[in-house]
Amino acid sequence: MKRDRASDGKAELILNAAIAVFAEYGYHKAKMAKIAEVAGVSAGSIYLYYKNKASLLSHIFEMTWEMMIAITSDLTRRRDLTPPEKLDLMVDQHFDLFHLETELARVLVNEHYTWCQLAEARFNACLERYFADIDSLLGEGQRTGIFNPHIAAVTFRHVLFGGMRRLLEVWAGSPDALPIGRIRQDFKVLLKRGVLLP
Amino acid sequence: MKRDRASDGKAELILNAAIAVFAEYGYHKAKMAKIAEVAGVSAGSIYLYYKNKASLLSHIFEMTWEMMIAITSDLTRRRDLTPPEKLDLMVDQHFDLFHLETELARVLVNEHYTWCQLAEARFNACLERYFADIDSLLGEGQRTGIFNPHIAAVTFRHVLFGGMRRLLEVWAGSPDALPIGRIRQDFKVLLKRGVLLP
Amino acid sequence: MKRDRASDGKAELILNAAIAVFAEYGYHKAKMAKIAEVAGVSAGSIYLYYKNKASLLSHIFEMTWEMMIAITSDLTRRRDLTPPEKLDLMVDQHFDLFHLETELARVLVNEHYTWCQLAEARFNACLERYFADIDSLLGEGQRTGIFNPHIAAVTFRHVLFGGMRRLLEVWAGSPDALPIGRIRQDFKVLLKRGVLLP
Amino acid sequence: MKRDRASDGKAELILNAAIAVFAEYGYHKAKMAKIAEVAGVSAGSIYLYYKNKASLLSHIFEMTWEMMIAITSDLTRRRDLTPPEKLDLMVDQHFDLFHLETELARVLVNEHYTWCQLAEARFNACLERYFADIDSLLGEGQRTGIFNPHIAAVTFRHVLFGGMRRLLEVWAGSPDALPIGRIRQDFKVLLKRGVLLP
DNA sequence: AATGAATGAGAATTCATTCAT
DNA sequence: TATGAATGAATTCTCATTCAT
Repeated sequence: MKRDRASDGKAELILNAAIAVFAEYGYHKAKMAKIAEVAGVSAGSIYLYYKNKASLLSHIFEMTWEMMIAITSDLTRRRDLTPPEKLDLMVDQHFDLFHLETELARVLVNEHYTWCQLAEARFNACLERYFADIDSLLGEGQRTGIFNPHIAAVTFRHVLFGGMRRLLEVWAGSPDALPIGRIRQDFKVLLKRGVLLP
Repeated sequence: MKRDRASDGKAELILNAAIAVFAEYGYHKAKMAKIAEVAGVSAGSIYLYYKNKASLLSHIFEMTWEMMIAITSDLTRRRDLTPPEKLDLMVDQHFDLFHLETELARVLVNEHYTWCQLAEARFNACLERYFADIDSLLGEGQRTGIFNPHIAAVTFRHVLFGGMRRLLEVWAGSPDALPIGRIRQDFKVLLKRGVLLP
Repeated sequence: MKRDRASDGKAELILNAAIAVFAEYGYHKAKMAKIAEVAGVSAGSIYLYYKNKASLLSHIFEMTWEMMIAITSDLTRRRDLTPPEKLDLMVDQHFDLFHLETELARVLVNEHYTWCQLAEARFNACLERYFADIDSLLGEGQRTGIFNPHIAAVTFRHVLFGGMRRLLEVWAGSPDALPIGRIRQDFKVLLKRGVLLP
Repeated sequence: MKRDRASDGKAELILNAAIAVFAEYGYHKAKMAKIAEVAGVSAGSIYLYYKNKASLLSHIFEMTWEMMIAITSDLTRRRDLTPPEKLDLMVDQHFDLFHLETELARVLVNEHYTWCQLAEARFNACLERYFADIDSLLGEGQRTGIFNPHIAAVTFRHVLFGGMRRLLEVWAGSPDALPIGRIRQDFKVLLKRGVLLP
C-alpha cells in the first residue's frame, strides 16, 4: 500500500527520485539530470523505465490515486460503519497516507494542474472513480436521513477534496509548523457540523 | 470592480491577452508571441509594459488579490452584519467576482503554485492580509458565541479557501456544466451547518 | 580645433553624449536610449543628425583623426624645427590633445577595432595620411643623418603609434593614477635614445 | 608551446573554432552557431565545455597569457643573459609565439578591451604578473648600469607592450604584407637604441 | 524639427531525449 | 542493461531604428 522507498527496483528508485526533485523544484524547473543524479543512475537510464518526463509525473499521480481510491473504495463498502464514521475514517486515512510522505504530498497538490494538462483522459478516470465513492458515501447518509439531503453531491465532493487538498498543501509546505492532528480533527468537525453552533 | 476589457490602455490590453492565453495553455506552455498576437501588439511591445513573462503573471495575481482582499476587508469591518451573514456575503462576493471572469478564475486556480514560486515575498503578503481578515471574522463569531470556539483559525481559513478554490476550479473548467448558483448555496450551508442534520 | 562641449548645436550635444556613453560602457553595451538621455534629447532625434549608431562612432573617430592629422601635418611641414624636435613636439601635442578629454581618449583606444570593422575605407584613409606624415618625419631625419637609417618606416610608425596608444589607454583608464607628465618625457627619451645608455 | 589544432579533445576543437570565428568576425558579430559549425559539433555541445560565449573568450585569453607569462617569467630568471639580451629574446619569443597563429594574434589584439570588460579581476592578475617580470628586467638593467635609470618602469612596460601589440596587430591583419623578420629586428633596435644615432 | 511608442529581427542558451558504445 | 556525450528545437528578451503625430 505504501511505496517502498528501499526497493531494489530501479524503476522505484527513479520514481522516488522524481518525487523528491519535483517536490523541491516543481515539475517545470525539475531537470531530468537532477532526477538521475538523485536516483544514482545515468540520465539515459530513466528512459529505460519511463517514456519521458511527463510519464514520471503520471506514474506518481496514478500510483497515489490508486491508493486514495483504494481507501475510499474500501470505506464506502463497509457495512460496520455509519456514514459519519466513514467520513471521519476517510479523512483520517488520507492524512495518514501522506503523513510520512511530505514530498509526495507536495507534488500531488502543487502539480495537480500539470498532471491534468498531461493526461486528461486518465486524470478523469481516476477522479471519476474517486468522486463516485464520495458520492455514494454522501448518498448513503442522505438516504438514511443522517446527512442533509439538500446538499448536492457535486458541492460536497469538491469541498471535501478542496479542503483536504488545501490543508495538505499548507502542511506539506512546512510540516513542522502545523498541528496536523488538531487540523484533521477540526476538518472532520467542520465537514459534519459546520462552523455554527447548533 | 470588473476589469475593463475594452480599455484603451495598452497595459490593460496586454494583461487581458495574457489572462486569456495563460487560461488556455497554462503559464508554461503560453508563448509571449501568442500573447502579443492576442493583444494585437508586437512581441517587443509587451516589454514596454511588463518586465518579463513572470511579471505578467504577478500583475494578474496581485490585481486579483487586491480585489479579494478588498472584499474581505470591507466585509469584516461591517457592523450591520452578523458573522454568519458576513460569511455568506463573502462567499457570494467571491463567486460574483469571478462569475464573468472565467479565464481569470482559471489562471488563478491553476497557476497558484507557479505564482508562489515566482514571488514568494509578495505572495505571502497578499495571503497574510487575506487570512487575517478571515481569522477576524471567525474570531468575532467565536467571541459572540455564534461560532464553534473549538475550531482553530488555521483550519477554518484553509477549508474556506481550499473549498472555494476547488469549486471555482471545477466551475471555471466547464462553466456551463455546473449549477453555480446551487453550488454557492450549498457551500454556504456546508460551511455553517456541516453535512450532518442537527 | 578642440571640441566645443558647450556648443548649442544638437549634433554636437549628441556626439558628446555618445563619447561619454561609449567611454563608460563601450560601444557594444552602449544604448542609444542612454545616449539620448545624456544628450537631453529623444531617442528619435539622434537619427535626425546621425544615420545610426555606427555613424556616431565614425564621426567621433573622424573628428579626432582630423585633429591628429592636423597636428602631424603642421609639424612635419615646419622648417624651424629639427626632426628630433618635431618628434618631441608631436608626442607632446598628442598628449595635450587628450589631456582634458579622458572620455574621448577612452573611446579612441578601446573602440579602435570596432571602428576598423565599421568603415574600413575611411579608416584606411585617415591612417594613411597620418602615417605618411610620420614617415616623412622619419625620412627627413634619416636623410639628414640624425636618425638611424636602418629603421624601417613601417616599424617606427607603429611603435610610435602603438606606444602612445597604450600609454593613453592606461592613463585614460585611471587618469589620476599615472604621472602623465613623467610618462610623456620618458616616452620621448625612449623613442629617441632607447633604453640603453650610450 | 603551440596549440595542437588536431587534438582529439572536443574542448580544444571548439576553442580553436572560436579563435577562427572571433578572428574573422570579431567577438560581437561572431555567432555561436558559426563556431559550432566550424568545430563540427552542434551548438548545444559548446555548452558542455564552456559556460557561455564570454567564457570562450576568457579561455582564449588566459591560455595565451599563460604562454606569454611563461616566456617572460623564464627569461627574467635566467642568469646566462644580460638584460639587453633578455629584452631581445623576449621580443623574439613573443613574435615566435604568434608567428603561426595569425588568428590567435588577431583575437588577442582586437578583443583585448572586450576581455577587460568581461573579466576585470582575472585580466588584472594576468597583466600584473606579466608587467612585474618586465619591470624586473628593466630594474636589473638599471641597477647594473646598462639601462637608462631615468626611465620609469611604467613607461617602459607600456611602450614595450603597446609597441609589440601594434606590430602584431598590423602584421596579423595582413600577414603576408609585412616583413615580420625585419620588423622585429627594428623593434629591438628601437627599444634599445632609439631612433637617434648616437 | 522633435518625439517616444512601437516594432521585429536576431541570438544565446537550455534541456529533454537519443543512441553509439 | 546502462551510459552520458551529443543533439537541436524551441523561446525569451533586447534594442537599434522607424514613423505617426
